[in-house]
Amino acid sequence: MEKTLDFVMRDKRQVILDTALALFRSHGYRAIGVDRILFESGVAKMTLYKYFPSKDALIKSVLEALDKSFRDGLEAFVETFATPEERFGAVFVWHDRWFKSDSFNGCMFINAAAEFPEHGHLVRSTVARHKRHVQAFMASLLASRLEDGERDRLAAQLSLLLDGAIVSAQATGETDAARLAWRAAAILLKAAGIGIEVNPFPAEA
Amino acid sequence: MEKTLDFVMRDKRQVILDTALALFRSHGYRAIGVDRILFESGVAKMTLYKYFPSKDALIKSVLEALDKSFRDGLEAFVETFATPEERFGAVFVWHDRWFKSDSFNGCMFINAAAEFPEHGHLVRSTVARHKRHVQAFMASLLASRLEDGERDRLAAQLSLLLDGAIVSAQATGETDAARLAWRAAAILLKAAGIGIEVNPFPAEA
DNA sequence: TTTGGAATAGACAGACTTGTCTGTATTGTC
DNA sequence: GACAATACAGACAAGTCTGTCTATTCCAAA
Repeated sequence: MEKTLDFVMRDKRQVILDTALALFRSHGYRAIGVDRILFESGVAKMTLYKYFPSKDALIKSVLEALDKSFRDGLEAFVETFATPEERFGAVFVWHDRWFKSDSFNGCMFINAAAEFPEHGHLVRSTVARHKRHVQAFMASLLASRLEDGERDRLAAQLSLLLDGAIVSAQATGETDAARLAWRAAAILLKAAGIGIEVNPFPAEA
Repeated sequence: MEKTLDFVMRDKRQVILDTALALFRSHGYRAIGVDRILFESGVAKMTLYKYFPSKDALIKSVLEALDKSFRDGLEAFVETFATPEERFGAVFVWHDRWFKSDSFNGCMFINAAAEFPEHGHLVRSTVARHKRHVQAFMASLLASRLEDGERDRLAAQLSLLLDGAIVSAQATGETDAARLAWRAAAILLKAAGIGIEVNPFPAEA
């Protein structure tokens, strides 16, 4: 009977991470106390503090796990498209679906930067690393089509559009932010010599 | 002796607002308690609760005042430039200086949206209104140069770039985010038929 | 069946939170 | 000088927070 009930057997550590992420997403980091996380996850306090030395460390671990699943999800979706042209659009379509999902509440990394402004705070390095990762992924989609400097600049600009779209969707509830960002992205790509004919948003006028 | 000592005489309400803004900016909204605001501003608790019925209401008032001063500052700076071409660039230069100022800690409205995710929270309407105001200002710079629909879309896209730059500067400390956004903005403007020859960032390569 | 590790519940410390309350002091105006 | 408005200090309630502690229970392997 080693693994009969996967749900029960699932690592306590993982249960804590999942529960904490859901609560932090719905209410913010500071608004949620560890007691609430414990209650929702059905775990004892000492268990939490065994795996995570402090609440800040828990938040950092939550963000590290999220960074991985976010990128895995995005990259897996993008790789279902064959051509480079489709893949650019896929990034924005993926964001569009994210914005329209029920649990969407902005970017947890941007939110963390907002809640923990202190420069040396534990979570800040994780936040910065995530943004670098996403930008590097954008650059990888442009790989070998542009000279290095221009490629990195364009990747950074596309990331600017994505982050702006996230913020717009979060702050004003503008659910079409991803589509708007895509239109701008297509113009930037074309100006860099990468013309896109396909429209990744089928219902668009 | 009506107005001899303007500093002392200054409206208690205004002192509270100024102090609260500075503290919220440095540490976040939830991280700062009213006691800290009272201590720093040298005001009694009952005075604060006389002017503001709750901490949430205080935060909302802080944001309303900031919305006004933010837009007044931006618009005043932009209006020191004569030509429409220069004015577009001025928006991004203004943001560049903001990002490089010591007290920069991201956009207080985005931060508020991050800290108060509840849809119906008091501050959310103020946050959304601010973003609409800025976007409307961008649209006003495009006025009569484009057909209405295209103008609003371009204004929204330029706002996306600005918000993305704010987030980038905040989350990763990328101090050149405004310049990067401007380069992208110039391409979008050109594609819309508004060519810009002048370079608002003089030191740029 | 015994043993050891892991998780449990729950109390606890000490500090902090928002908001209310009382009573006193200062202030400008009549 | 008397009056009303304003702000003051500081106690207080009732609840929250993080993190530590003890003592008990479960479970699986030897």
